[in-house]
Amino acid sequence: MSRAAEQEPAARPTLEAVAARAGVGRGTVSRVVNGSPKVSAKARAAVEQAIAELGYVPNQAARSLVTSRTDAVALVIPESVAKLSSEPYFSDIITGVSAELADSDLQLLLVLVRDERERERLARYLTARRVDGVLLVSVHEDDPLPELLERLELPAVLGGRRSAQEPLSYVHADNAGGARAAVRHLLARGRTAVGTVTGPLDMEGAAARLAGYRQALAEAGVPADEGLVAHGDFTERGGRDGMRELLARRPGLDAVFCASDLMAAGALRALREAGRRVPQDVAVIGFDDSVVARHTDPPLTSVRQPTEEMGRLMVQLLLEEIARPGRFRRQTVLPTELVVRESA
Amino acid sequence: MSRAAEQEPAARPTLEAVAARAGVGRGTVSRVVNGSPKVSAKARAAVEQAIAELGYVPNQAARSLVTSRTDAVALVIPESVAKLSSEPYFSDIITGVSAELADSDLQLLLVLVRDERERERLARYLTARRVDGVLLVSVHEDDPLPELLERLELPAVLGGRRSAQEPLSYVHADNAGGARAAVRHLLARGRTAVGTVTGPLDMEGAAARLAGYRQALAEAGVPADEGLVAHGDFTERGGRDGMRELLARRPGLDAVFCASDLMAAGALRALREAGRRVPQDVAVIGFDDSVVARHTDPPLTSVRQPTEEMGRLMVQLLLEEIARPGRFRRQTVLPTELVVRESA
DNA sequence: AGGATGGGTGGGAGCGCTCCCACAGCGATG
DNA sequence: CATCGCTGTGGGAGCGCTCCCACCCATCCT
Repeated sequence: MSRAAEQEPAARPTLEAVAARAGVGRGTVSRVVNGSPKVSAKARAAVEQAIAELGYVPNQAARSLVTSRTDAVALVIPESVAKLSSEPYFSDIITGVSAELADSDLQLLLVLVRDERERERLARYLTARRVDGVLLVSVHEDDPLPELLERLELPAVLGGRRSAQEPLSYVHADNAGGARAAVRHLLARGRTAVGTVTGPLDMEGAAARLAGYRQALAEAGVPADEGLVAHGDFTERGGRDGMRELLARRPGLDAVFCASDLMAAGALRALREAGRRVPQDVAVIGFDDSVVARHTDPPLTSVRQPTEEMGRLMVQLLLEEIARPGRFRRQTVLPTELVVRESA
Repeated sequence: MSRAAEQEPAARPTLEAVAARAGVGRGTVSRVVNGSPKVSAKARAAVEQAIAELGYVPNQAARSLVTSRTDAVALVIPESVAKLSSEPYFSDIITGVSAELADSDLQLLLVLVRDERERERLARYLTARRVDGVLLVSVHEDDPLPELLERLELPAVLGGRRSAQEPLSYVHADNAGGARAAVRHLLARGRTAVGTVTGPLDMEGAAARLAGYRQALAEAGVPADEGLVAHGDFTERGGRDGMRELLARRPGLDAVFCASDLMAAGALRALREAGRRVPQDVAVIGFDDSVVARHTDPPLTSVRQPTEEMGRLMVQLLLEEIARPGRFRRQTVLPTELVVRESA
């Protein structure tokens, strides 16, 4: 078998080849490719033509090796709690992130973290600085990843925050405000025994929604009743279990605020099983205004958070931080809004 | 400002540093890192200790430069038709792909392609061979991407195929069989005027579902009636419009098979608007058995396809193809299954 | 006229790794 | 005892790029 027989896949042209063809030096080609202004019009034209003729595409690995940039960012989604497909929130974040990234020249690495092993793999990956920055959503209070990011001084933006003192950059929704608006709406419609199914309280967002719920009741002079608070985990099953618990403890309740649409869907199921009509007997409000909200029976009144925009904004903050690694962080709150449908 | 003042972020140790510390040559360290068997136990131990002490992590860019592997694969999702968040199919594919990839050492690049511009960007990216392989879902007949992949001889696996003669590797579900089972089920329950809302027929999967529908009717000796066929696009809106069309043309229809759950949800809406009860007046069956199916009113009978497993399988095929680029392709069909709920 | 300025340019050095070749050491063989 | 493998091993070469310095040649000022 002769050497020539194994047809080589026409080795890609290098920057050097372009330089030769354009009759300039490597430096000049590099300048053109990277958009430096210090190139004469003539040289630029020659180089651009040579690039077109040769079909030159820069070798990213070689570039990376010397610049130690990777032109990639990671979007990290802990899948510990919810599956990607049942959580439209994640999909919307992805959509926003991807859209915003499309205008930059960065690639999106999607990293789903399911367990400890995968977290360690990610840790190694980040330590190797194989990305220029990290977007991290669905953070829990005791999540070790944010600390790692701080330690590595890797540009990072969180979706949601660990606490009100979060030192890293983050984007989050006005969870407390949204919850307050939801509960106010219920009270304004004459509901008097308003329960709630919370999310996992080690997530600041879930805690804030509970706080908003309490705030609205307090403002209205309704005495606090811990029997009206059940703890869920953002899943549908959690919502159903929470609702059952609530019904068992306070059979007379006439409204419930669920900290996510998925839990609200579960609550709806529990209510149906218990023979309660929605909204006549019990009004229900969810949170997220996800695609789920439009398909439940009845369609769900829900607190809308601009998830896709949060994704976009996260990218913008991250790009800023990558551009100037001076450790100044930005923290942004996006407004929420009550979308009234039939369930309340 | 002195040079020392700008604290350097403790430059990462190189392979050379590890070699020095372990008292061996670069080659030996490289062998250990890459798991070559040709290393004495003694040398291996010394190297491993040095790696641990120094916290050495290989520089991927340098490795890439010489091996011209990237250790990354791209999952390409054309978002032209459906939004990621309203299409649980995509999320499930992502989940499966990510899970299967976690065991390899490959990274997942997620590329959503929204428009022509983004497709060209992707084309450049692929031309630059910045990934070792590509997973492509939701392919249309005239999609230019598969051809590009062939031309570049880039390992690739499709989710779904362009046609029955698809030359590339692919994984797809038994769409025709699933549709047939659905329609048989309807006929067996005594339905006589069974309509369908199709997906975009330039996708083989959608066409196969229509074919399955026709086949089941033919088998049962029901004369074909093109008035019972409406064309949708897999979206909820498309389902609603298609259903309206069907009702206008054939008011007497008593069942409808929709080529996706999302369209079935839209059909449900149209039926409700038209005052038809489901399933009493009109039975409805969807396709995908996605999360949507469980939340509609009534819950949707649907053809389940093992989406997550399809994602996993796509990765397995891709890894094979990357391992031995000998152009032998594999094409796999996964079974579908009717999941009966309340809508039919 | 001569010197100073500065935009534009070429090319050496080097990023951290793998590949591969040459060669050392050692037991088995004729 | 010379010869022949083997297995391990060290290290040169080179992947394709950016960075940076030295240098060239107009242009401008004095």
